[in-house]
Amino acid sequence: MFALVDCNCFYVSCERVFNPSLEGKPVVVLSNNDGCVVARSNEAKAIGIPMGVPYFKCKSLLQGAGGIALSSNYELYGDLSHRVYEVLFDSVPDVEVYSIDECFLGMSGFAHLGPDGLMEFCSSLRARILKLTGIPTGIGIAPTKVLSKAANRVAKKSEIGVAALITHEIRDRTLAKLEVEDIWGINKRLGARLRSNGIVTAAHLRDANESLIKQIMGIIGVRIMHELRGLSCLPLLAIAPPQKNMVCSRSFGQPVTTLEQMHEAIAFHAARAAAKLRHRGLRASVIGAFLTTNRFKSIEPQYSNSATITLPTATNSTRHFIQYAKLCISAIFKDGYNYKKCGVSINELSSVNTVQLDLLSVAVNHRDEKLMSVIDDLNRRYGIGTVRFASEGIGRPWKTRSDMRSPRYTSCWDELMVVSAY
DNA sequence: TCTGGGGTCCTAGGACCC
DNA sequence: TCTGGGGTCCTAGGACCC
Repeated sequence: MFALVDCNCFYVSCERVFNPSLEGKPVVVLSNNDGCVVARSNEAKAIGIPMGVPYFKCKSLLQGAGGIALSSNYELYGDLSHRVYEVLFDSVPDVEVYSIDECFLGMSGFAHLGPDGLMEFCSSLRARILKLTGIPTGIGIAPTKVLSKAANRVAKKSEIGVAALITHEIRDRTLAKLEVEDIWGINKRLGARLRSNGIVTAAHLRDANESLIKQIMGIIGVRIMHELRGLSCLPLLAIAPPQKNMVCSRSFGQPVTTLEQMHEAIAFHAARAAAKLRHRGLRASVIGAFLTTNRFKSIEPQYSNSATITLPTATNSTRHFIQYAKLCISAIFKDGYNYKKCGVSINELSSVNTVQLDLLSVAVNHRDEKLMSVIDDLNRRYGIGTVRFASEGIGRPWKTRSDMRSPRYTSCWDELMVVSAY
């Protein structure tokens, strides 16, 4: 038995925790560079703002309704997310962190409670999360992950915020009403293909012919089908599998045209990637860089490319990352284009505890390791970017836009909330 | 004017081996 | 004229998720 805990319009809820004046209003949170809508309050959904829409396309609609747009504040969201996780870790033994705003809970140990008891348990869990973090959630309970996702949709629409798809009657009734695109793992494109084969609802998919589904969707579709039947195929991953790849990239606030600025930007991403790897206790032995023009400006000449280098030894040193990322980007940079974005990709990740040296490789540079840990300490204590490499640039005209960001209330000393008492 | 970032898994096809 | 069979590994691209 699984329970899926999903935070309601998470980024908006985080903003509301510290700014209650946002309650009851249409609020959206924008992606990096203030580009697209990535979270919407219910009020924003109600006035017809779609998920993922470019902000400039819905700005007047939102403002006309007295709504508010905010730049994303990932430091704040990340911190509140961890607070929600903590409540869950504290409440149930098996938790899989699925995303910044979702966790699967293993409920097998609670099966003796029965459907009503499970509902009651999850109701109080929900109340506890709200009380301790300020974040509202919905919880769906079911015998498989795919069904618990469906249960969560029901929960979000219900008054009590909890729903269970345990008994066959309720499951049948719910799946008959659930559109095929609303199943976890099936988006519009796949949905259209299923529809053209007469599969319109979740119940249709559950009862479909297995070889037909295999043909349309491959093995993934077959798994979803079994999960809809109540046969669990996707286990709870309480221990996160090791990360395999990492990407650090950003769109530019304004187009980049020179190699010099491209070098700065790529050094910035390389430094971020190295710091993230160190924080996660990882090293990488393949590093790559990519760049691309703005694909939405079809009148401009388009170009995108990438290059990778295999390193002699796995590393997480910022110095090495910057050096190799610049080599990669130099190899693919071409004059005469307006670049929109660049980034660094890191592959072949391994734990710092299991690095193997081959006969020809240079021994691990301990001085470099010490330098990195000093830099990390300073940046942790005084804020990200306090100490950085000169090659990351000073003026940074290419920097991502973030004009409407709220303060980092919980993670930055200078931005703590000020409370006055009289 | 203005269109995100970070992941995973699966599959088909090519390279290569015996 | 006639041109095997079976296996692994790697990679790029597609597809999906939040």
